[in-house]
Amino acid sequence: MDKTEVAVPDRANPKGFVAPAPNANDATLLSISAAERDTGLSKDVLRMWERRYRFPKPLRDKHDERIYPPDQVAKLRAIKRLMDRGFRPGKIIGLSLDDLNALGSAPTGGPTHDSKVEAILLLIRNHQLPELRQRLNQLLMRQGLQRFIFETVAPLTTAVGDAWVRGEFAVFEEHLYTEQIQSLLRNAIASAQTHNKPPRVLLTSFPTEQHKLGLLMVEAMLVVDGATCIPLGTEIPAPEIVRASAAHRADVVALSFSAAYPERQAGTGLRHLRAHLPREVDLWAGGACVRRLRKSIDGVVLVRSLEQIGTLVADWRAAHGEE
Amino acid sequence: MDKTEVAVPDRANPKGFVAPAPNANDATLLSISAAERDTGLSKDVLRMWERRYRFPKPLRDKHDERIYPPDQVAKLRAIKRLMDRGFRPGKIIGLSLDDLNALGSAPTGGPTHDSKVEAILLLIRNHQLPELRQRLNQLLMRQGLQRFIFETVAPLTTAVGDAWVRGEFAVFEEHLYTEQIQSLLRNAIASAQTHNKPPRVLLTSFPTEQHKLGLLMVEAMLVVDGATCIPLGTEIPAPEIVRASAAHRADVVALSFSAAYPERQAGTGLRHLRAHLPREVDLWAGGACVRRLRKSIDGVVLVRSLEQIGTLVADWRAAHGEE
DNA sequence: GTCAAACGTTTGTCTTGGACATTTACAAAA
DNA sequence: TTTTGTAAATGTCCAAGACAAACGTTTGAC
Repeated sequence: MDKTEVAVPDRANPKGFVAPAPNANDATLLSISAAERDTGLSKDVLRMWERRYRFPKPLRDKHDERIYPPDQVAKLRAIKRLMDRGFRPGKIIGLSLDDLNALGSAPTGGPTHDSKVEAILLLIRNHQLPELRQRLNQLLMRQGLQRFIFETVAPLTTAVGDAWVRGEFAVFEEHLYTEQIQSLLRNAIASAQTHNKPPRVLLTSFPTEQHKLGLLMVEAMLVVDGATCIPLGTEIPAPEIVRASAAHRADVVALSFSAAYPERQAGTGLRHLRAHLPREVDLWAGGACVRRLRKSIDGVVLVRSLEQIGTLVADWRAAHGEE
Repeated sequence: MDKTEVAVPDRANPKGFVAPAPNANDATLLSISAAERDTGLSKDVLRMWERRYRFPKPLRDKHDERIYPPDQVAKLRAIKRLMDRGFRPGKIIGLSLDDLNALGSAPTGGPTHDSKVEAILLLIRNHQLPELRQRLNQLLMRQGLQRFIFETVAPLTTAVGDAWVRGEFAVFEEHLYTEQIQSLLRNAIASAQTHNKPPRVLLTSFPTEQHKLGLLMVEAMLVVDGATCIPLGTEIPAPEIVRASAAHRADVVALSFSAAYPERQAGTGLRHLRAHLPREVDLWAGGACVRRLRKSIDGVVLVRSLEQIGTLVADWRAAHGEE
């Protein structure tokens, strides 16, 4: 994920640092490269939108290169955010920034969170790192790894993501949260790890899917059930997944898809991977994106909730009982 | 975005899925987007080199779009790797892949690796995950966290990076290695953590710098010395770093720069960050890129080796003794 | 009423070649 | 030695056109 704040002070030049700004103008004007990084929209897209929709309308510097003022960048960011949720640019590019923000917060519904989650969000917002660590640890101990994951980590991660997307969290706040959870989960996983008990599950995600926490949550659930995990981290291309599953003699390949991942791409990717994977290797797909998929995919198990994982492992074992 | 029906399998399309490859040719032909990702050279650069140096010379698909065969991609990767070490494209673009590799290994010295490192590389290459885990753990126990890091993890990570860049390691092999080390280090860090002892060190990297392991190594070294770490993970924009250091009342901001990071950019970025950070906050910069910098930067401590960190912490404490 | 195939629209990526800003390398001057 | 200048090198940006893939909607079948 990316940026949060709007009045991004510097990074006027492509590489991300303030150009010395010879003629001492605002430090908030972004070059097209900087805008690309700040918005997540490629240069080609930025130029294309300008041509097609007449937005953005960047200023030009003395050599006729685009310069994006902060308000346009903010609007671009808001648009990108909504697009990740499924909106299409043409429909929303004409709206005002306020309208865009309203559109973004409405459907999520503010008060979905329980008080525990709210309390932790507050710790993050107030930068109380020791308290945050302690609280998370306490919850882990009290709830046990599995309940901790689906009662605390999962909703909390969603809440943090939402808050970030609404501009309520700074980039660094979201990153710090991610680091803490990662540390906690990796520790728990290491302690819970058993040895060489089937099924052997290869865990990863497709390229452009960078959501590490999702994978870690799954790994934790699996480890508790005594499965053996081969974690590859995120963003492995399909052919590499096939090679890796052969090299590690995986029984199952499990993929994670965050909410931002395009559904269609998930479907295509899964079908394709299924076709290239040996028949005897199971293929499981989970994550917010999969939860939205309507149709089932032949030969692919769609995991719609974390709780389901235990059952899946048990089923696998039942089917491969005597080996 | 994707082209599916072009016979461009393997990451041929931007999103990373194999086109079904009806006419079963190589699984390794890359589109320009894929080549960009695989080589780290921007599309513009790929096209410009083609125009200027007549290399690369990609094939064309039926719609006249560039298709890069694996050997050209390998050569591009080799060139990029040498450029990261300071070579200039014009000088080396004419050389053969073998020459490039020779050029690359010579200065580093092929046989710099000791036998321990070689043995571990072999475990990775042979996909012996349990043995790898066990061996790393054993070394950690035997050497202690600090020696483990600069005698094992650091050289091993370099070796894995080199091997990957030379095409000797697959993507998934490198990722699996990274995951294992990450798990190990995060565990060690969690165990060694003490509470609220100064200095408070904020750890992160600039945007485009994604090397997690470097940061984890530093964090481990710091934790052993009893410092308090605020790990933000990678890729935080400069203004966010400033805000975060204020929010967490950091005494020191420490940044990591991998070998691939452009020296000039590191310099500019550091100077700029220094200017925006309060005087009383120290700024430390480390990593392979920093090691190459000649000139010192005013108000920035250039950390040229991991071993140095202990001294730095001690120095800081001496200077802030009574607080 | 549900599913699926077929169509039009929308959208993003790729193409070309030119222009020029920014670096780097090297030589001359202080 | 360090600084400054200049030429060569290298990368980024621009424009407009083309078109494949994604999306949504309508139509047709069961």
